[in-house]
Amino acid sequence: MTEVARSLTLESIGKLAGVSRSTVSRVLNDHPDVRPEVRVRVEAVIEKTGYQPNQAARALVSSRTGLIGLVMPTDVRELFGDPYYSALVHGIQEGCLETGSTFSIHPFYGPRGQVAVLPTLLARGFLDGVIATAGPYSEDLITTLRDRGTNLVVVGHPADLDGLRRVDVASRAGGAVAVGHLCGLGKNRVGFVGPTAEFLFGTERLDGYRDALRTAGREPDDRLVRLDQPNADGGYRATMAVLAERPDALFVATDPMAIGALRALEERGLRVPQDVAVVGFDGLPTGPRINPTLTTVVQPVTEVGRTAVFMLHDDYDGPDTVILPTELRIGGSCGARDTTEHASSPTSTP
Amino acid sequence: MTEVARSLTLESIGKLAGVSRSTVSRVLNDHPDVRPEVRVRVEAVIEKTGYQPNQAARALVSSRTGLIGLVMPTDVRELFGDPYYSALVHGIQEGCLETGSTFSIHPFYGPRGQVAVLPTLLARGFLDGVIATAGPYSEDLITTLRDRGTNLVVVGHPADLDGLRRVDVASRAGGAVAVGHLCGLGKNRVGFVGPTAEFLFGTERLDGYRDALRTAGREPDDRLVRLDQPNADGGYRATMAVLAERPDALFVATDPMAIGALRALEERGLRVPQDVAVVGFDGLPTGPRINPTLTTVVQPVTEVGRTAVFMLHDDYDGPDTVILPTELRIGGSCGARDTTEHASSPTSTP
DNA sequence: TTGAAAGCGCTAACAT
DNA sequence: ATGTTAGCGCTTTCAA
Repeated sequence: MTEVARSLTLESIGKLAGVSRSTVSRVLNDHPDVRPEVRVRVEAVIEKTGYQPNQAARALVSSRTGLIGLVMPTDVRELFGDPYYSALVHGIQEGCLETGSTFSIHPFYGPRGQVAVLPTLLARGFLDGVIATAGPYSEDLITTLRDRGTNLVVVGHPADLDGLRRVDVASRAGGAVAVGHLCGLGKNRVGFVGPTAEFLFGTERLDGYRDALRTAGREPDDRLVRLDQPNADGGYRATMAVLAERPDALFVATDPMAIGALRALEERGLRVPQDVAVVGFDGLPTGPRINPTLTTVVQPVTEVGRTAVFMLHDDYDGPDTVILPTELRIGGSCGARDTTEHASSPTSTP
Repeated sequence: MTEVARSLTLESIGKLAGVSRSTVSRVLNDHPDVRPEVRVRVEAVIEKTGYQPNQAARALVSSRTGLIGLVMPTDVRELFGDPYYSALVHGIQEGCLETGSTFSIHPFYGPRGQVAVLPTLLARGFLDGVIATAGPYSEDLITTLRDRGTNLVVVGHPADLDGLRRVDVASRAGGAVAVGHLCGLGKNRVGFVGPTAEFLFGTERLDGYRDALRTAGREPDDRLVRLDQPNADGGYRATMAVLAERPDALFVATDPMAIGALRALEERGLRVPQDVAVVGFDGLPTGPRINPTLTTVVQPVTEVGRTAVFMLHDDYDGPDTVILPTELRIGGSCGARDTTEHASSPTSTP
């Protein structure tokens, strides 16, 4: 059908259709002021020739490329293995689909990585905007971009850097709901297991933990708080440590850590939820199914991604800071359910 | 230091430096014909103002954007979970770093997804080239792109679609090496466990299996061949089925399937490698460490990604088809080692 | 060594 | 409703 559109331009299409380049441009951009029969004729030529407008020329005159840059403070391999980024990028892709944009990925690793990505992100007429995710060394990058006037949305950065649009989830409120839930189940000694302070998202969850205790009329006790790496091993270690304080429940600030916590409890012969109830935080895939299923605070990561794309758009006129709500998902690990889950081995289906 | 480069142009920089826009352009593009003192002066102004050339304008006149599109026949979530894509994109990122390009990702899902990505990929003046990975429904897309004159490199597509540049790994040769290795260890009944025929990469590995048997002077016997889904469950099922034929070794065409195979053998009380030796194929991360470690054919996926980027470049003048070699990595599952691996529990480090 | 001028392909204001 | 014209910011002859 269509031939190769080697070097077709508006002008040549116009010539073929017997109109000027402006008319072709109008057809392309759905301007109302085109006679229907002319429109049909022009569209026929476009179809037949397989003409595609030149995006560089469009971008030059309209200052818009339809490209959104994603800056991620991680190595690609890490990026692709991480369920958080997976969900986030999935949401960004959905947002792009809805707004007709595309996205480029700019992973950078460590302080030196910034130097490599910065020129591209700063270049005029290349990106319509940048979505920056918080992480190691990303704060410098973020402020640099902001100071250079980049159209920017920051994701997952708890602090209010001023003059910056950002999306995040209500971590503190989510933490409070989790712990409030445990208190409501009659737990008296709720421990906190979470990431060390350099992982910014952990601090808010800890604040929520304290909020809920105070709301329940109990004074937070830091002996029941243990911080470690935000992975299963860290959760295991922190849990082992906090068990000395004899908690009857744990709020574990990330699901991977919660996996480690469950392992620790099992090794110590403590039953979940009867001896120690557990609530996690994330709601993202954590690999193999576990038993009991984890009660956790689900954060709408995909929605965060979508929202970030919308906030980048010119015609966005919502608030500069968007905080999306979390939701408590009840599993078997908190004891709110009557029945205990039956283990089903999902892998052995011969 | 630098101020916001709101609407600086070559012209305005030239004015500030007391030269014409052409001279500024020459400085920017490292043209030799600029007096050193002038160059210094211009560079000072650029530095001070934080001027960034407009990429859209550059792209318009040079027909080059520095953007490479990655078309992947998968949903984002799947894409991000898959170690193959992780390694591939990692390589592409390295290639981009070396050539000064950036990449955009265009995931498409199912036959309808093509419609969504095609206009972007076909648009003139947007992408310098496209890297297309083989997968479900990608063949149509690939031929369409080729027919429309897109600068294209195909990855992981075994068939020779003509007029197409492609990179792939030597799967057939790799399969032959794996099976040759097993034969060399004195195995007489080597079975094949692999993906069903719609997974194109499996067929070549099966061909390699047959090649090696013939080289060893044995006639391939299809009763020793079992195909299933290319994941652990599929490997488990296919292995259970093939055990009826009493193999003394298995070549399992993907590592995830090999994980399933090991599980099946364990359940049947067969020792690896003493009763049944196992060789896999992939060499990519497969999650939790297994015991014995898997002997496998390692494919250089990252290198495939890098190569694809280079092949897209204008000044590439190598062959249209690049086949990268695989390498047999000896682990404990084939019996070539004297010592058996000791199990070390990498997760319990309290 | 430098500047002036043309033009990449498009959009949009203006004229008709 | 349609054509003409003027740029968008850059690279690249061509003159000087």
